[in-house]
Amino acid sequence: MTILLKLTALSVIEKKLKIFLKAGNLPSMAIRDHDSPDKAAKDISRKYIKAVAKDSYLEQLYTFSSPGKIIVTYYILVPSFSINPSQMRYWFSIERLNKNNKDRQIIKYAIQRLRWKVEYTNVVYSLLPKKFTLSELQEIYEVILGRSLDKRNFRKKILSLGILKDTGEKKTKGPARPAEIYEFKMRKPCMVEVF
Amino acid sequence: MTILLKLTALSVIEKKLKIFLKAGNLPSMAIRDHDSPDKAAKDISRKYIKAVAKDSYLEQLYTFSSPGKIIVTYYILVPSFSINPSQMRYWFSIERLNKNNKDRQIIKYAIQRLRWKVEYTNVVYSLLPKKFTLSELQEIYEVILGRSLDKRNFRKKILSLGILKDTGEKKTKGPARPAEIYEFKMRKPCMVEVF
DNA sequence: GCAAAAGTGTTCCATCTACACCCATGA
DNA sequence: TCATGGGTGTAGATGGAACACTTTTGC
Repeated sequence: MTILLKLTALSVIEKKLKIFLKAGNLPSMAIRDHDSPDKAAKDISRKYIKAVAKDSYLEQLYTFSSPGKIIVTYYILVPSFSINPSQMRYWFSIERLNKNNKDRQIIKYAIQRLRWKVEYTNVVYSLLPKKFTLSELQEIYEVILGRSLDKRNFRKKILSLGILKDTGEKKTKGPARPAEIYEFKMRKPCMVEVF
Repeated sequence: MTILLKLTALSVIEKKLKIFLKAGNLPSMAIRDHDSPDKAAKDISRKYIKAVAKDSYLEQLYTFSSPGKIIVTYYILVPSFSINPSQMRYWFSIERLNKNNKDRQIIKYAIQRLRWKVEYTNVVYSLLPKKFTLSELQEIYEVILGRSLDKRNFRKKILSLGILKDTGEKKTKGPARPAEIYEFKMRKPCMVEVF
């Protein structure tokens, strides 16, 4: 029986949720006798994605099977700033996903899991640089959840959770009022009810 | 690489959450080349638990690994009425679980998953007979969640979800007012926000 | 001074919580 | 008639949703 590992890498790039595909396929590799799925998942991230920030969030998804084969799937969240420009062509918006892509089921499952996760944990930290503005954070949520959020309610909610720290710095981009810069108090997964 | 399947069978018996263990271990079997984990999980349920009601709820939990071995885990929810009395001695209250049980991690994970599941799906149907009273249903929730619930709030909530059907029948047990008998409209898993 | 994004409060509504008594029956 | 479990309603608190204007900057 062969054991295959498939990895769904997810990122939010230019206001789109994107996945990493090569020739339409998720990166995959056989798990060898002396390896664990966790280790294989890390290896494959390093080898294919080439953008594994220290605190990328990696999680097992589900174990599928097809005749004579077991497919253990993982997903990883990659912050867009860490993606090497030369790799950018492998990232595809999920809206353009081919209807009969073989890995479609896995990808859909990964996206669903991500939606769950951002609603009750702080894992979005792994899609952002260390420092960011509230608008940038809100954008990530909007892209993942696929709907727009009210700015005031969002800020009230996210600040009341006490998971962010105001750095005191400001980011000024273009002709507009500079934004406060925040960072996560913890860049480790923990449970928080966001929505 | 050997692929092992382990099954955590859960049931609510006499107001306790119990698991099925033989000699302190979860039932397990090797998955053979031509089998899928799903099929192996069903086989093992049939073989060991001997109480697989038609609509037992079976779900994959997680895939663990130890050197040279992959362990795919499932859990199944078994209604206590369907358990053969001769098998009852294999069911152990989770409170009595040995601190250094090898399968402890898997079991804890299964229980955690069950708690999540009952809060946002209707899967409790698989722990009850087809027909039941609201008090019986409430008891199941209390045991799983590990806290007592207010009777009035519980009834209001559960009835407002519209997932139950009043059969019009009554169950009279002992010297007390007979209780209305309900059944689930659907005995298929579906999402409902219970708590 | 104007275009652009940041920041800020209040009202309304729905839902959760806490809580105590009467009802129907069997013995 | 009494013991047992079944059934019911309300008031207060809490949290989410809707909603518009002022502020700070670059040009």
